[in-house]
Amino acid sequence: MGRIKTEQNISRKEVIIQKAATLFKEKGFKAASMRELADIVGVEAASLYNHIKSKNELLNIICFDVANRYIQKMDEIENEKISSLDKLAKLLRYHIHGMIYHFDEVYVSDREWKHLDNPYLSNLQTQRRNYRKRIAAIIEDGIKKKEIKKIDAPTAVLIMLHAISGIESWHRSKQKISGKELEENMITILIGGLKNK
Amino acid sequence: MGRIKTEQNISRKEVIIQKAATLFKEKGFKAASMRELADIVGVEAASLYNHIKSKNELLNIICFDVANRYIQKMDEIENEKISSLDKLAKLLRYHIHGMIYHFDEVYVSDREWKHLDNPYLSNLQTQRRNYRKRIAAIIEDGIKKKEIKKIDAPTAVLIMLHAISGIESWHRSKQKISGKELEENMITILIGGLKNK
DNA sequence: TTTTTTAACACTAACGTTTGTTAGTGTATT
DNA sequence: AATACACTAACAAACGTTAGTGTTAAAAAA
Repeated sequence: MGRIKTEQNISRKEVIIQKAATLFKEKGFKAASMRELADIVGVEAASLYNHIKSKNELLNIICFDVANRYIQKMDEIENEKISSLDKLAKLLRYHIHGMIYHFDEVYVSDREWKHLDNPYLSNLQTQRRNYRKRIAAIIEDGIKKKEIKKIDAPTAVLIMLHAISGIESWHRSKQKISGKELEENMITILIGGLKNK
Repeated sequence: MGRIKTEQNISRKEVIIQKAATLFKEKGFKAASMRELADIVGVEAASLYNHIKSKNELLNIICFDVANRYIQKMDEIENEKISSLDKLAKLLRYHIHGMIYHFDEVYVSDREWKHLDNPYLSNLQTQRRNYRKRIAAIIEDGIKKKEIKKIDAPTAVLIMLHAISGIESWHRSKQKISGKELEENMITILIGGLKNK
């Protein structure tokens, strides 16, 4: 077989990672084999190890790439001078975009992080916990300012984040509404469910 | 080792199934091994096969037990003479109860069905698709009667079901609010997000 | 430009584990 | 006496990964 084909500015390693994300999404991390991944990449299994250290490294990279993107966005949004409800809506839209346009990595990061090995596992768990707390803080701020209903903030976070991960079934569905419509419907229901009066 | 301990009205097979559900939930179906399950049950791996046909049979049973319970409840609710929004709320509460009190099986059924083998795989997929359609029908009825906002019904279904599966993180969280509180908060946000005006 | 050197990368073969599962045998319970 | 059930031993297949060798593209030297 020939070499792994690369386009400009995208390394062979990145090709592997991206195909791994797709495979892990479809089969699950444990059920996906390196030989299968190699097939998809167009190379023998052993050759993958010229580019990566292990199967688990692939999962590490996928998970932390995603996590870091969300943390960065959170940093941005927290400092904006807009209402809590607007911050929430902005965050929500960012998550929805992620689920629509970077589906494979986001899905894997969400569902397969259990199979990370330490110290990556506990690192990611901590990151995720902190991230959820920052969202909860925005919500609590909104409740204090009476923009948002009096509800349990952690519960609201849990609903938000998991509702978004439901876009998974949108991807699988036959008659899809457009991404834009999906986004607006989700905002309507979720922000509508939080808004005071 | 001795025999598998059973209590009244619960067969050895059912003991295995229930411990399998817990194990599959914690490790994922593929990552969980029969030797591990045997350890938990308190028996050698080979002995499990006096009670079950295969590892996959365990998954089949878990998934279809759950699916059938929900379908049965749907049959009940559809025929009640109450508003669409009330039907939805009732269904929601049933799902929330399931996630709180039968967590292991429900979680496994939700996340590990990918690893079913045919014909069970396609059977379950069809069942799930139909189930979602029946929920969507209730929502569309509610929209027609102006009880519910004008939104895309399948999207609302997707949000509802996935929001509920978020109870998973409630289980994992340190400072849990009570199950009752969780239920009421979820109803507030989700039904609130759907209600017209 | 042409040639030589080097580094990147793909190959085959095999390793040690772990996997689900079966066969066959013995031992308790009915 | 018969049935239910647990045991030991072993199987074939699949797994992630390594070692060692060849090959091709890129960098350096001519």
